[in-house]
Amino acid sequence: MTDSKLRTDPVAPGKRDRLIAAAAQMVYEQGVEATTIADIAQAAGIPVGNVYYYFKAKNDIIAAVIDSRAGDIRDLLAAIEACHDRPADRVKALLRAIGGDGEIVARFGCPLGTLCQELSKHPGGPDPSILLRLPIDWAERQFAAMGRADARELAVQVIAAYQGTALLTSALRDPGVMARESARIEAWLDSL
Amino acid sequence: MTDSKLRTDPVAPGKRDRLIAAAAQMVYEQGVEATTIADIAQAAGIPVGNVYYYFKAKNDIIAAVIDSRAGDIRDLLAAIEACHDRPADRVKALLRAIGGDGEIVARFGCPLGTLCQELSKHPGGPDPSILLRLPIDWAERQFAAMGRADARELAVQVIAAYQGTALLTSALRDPGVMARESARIEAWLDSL
DNA sequence: GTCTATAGCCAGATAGAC
DNA sequence: GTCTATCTGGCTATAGAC
Repeated sequence: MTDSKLRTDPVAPGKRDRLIAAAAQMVYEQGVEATTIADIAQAAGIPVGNVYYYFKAKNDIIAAVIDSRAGDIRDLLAAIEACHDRPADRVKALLRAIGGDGEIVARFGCPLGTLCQELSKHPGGPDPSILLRLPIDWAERQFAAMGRADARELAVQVIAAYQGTALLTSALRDPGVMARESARIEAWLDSL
Repeated sequence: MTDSKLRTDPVAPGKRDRLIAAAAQMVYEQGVEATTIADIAQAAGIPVGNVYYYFKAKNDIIAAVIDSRAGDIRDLLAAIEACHDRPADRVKALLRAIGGDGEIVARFGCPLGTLCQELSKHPGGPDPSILLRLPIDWAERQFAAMGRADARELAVQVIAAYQGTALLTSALRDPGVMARESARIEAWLDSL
């Protein structure tokens, strides 16, 4: 998507971004299918018809949401690398950042995992897999930096453990699941 | 739901069951929201309007699908207990039964996990959490039979690992993820 | 019980005034 | 660029003939 700093047209500052932010939140809370253009427009404080000035179709909004979340992930990973030196600490920081609030996860699941899962049932639509590839690839690099030959498998394992935990947490509506599993995964990371 | 063996009205043999089976398959492949009554009726070979003779509303069909899948799970767990004596073998058999075909999981995810996740974003609708509670509770009993004091946590851990793996497998469209993680989880079960 | 026809609603998307 | 009004289509659900 167009970087807002490099966008050529100077007008409508922030309106497009407000639409994307509103869409991201509604999609997270309700899912893609259940979220209507009217929902998004209302949440962004913009008339319904005007949405189509910024996006040709609903799928284009979803694609913009994916790009926006991918940018957030990249920023997060960069910030973690700047704050932590030890690879194990970095992976722990990632898990805390995305699974930190168990109450929220219990209500809506993981923002990345739930989006990927819903969209994966609709081939032909926008591809959200980057949202999981980014953290997996990054975790792989951290494990490689620890000298692990099985870095890829460890990366898949830790992200899968988190995604599965988030799914159980929301399905069972029990933040305690996330709390207990997070503690276990962190202990496991320290033991590597 | 009414047990078909005990149902009082003798007519329409199998039609209701065919609707439920068709709905279960369509919901698995497309998700709940994207599946229409017309889809289900067509797949079952029944006229659209007639669906409402068997189910008052769409949510009632979804509830019947959940009940049907819960019955399947109970049957599966009972069959596993009859075939295997060692608790570790039983848990391994469960994982193989629900995650056996990586190609299918890569396309549609886990039938239980994806349904739970989608419905968990819509409180007020039918509650699918039984579909995850059944295998978790059963796995807990297996680990308890192995003498593990942390049986509950192990049960959550193993189901979460499977669910997370299924999610990554479908999001990345890579059956290899399921194959490799299954092997790792089975080895871990053997090491307990 | 079974099926056809259709009502009623609401979504995504468009036209065009300002 | 912004917004109002509206079109079109598809979905859930119902009415009522057979």
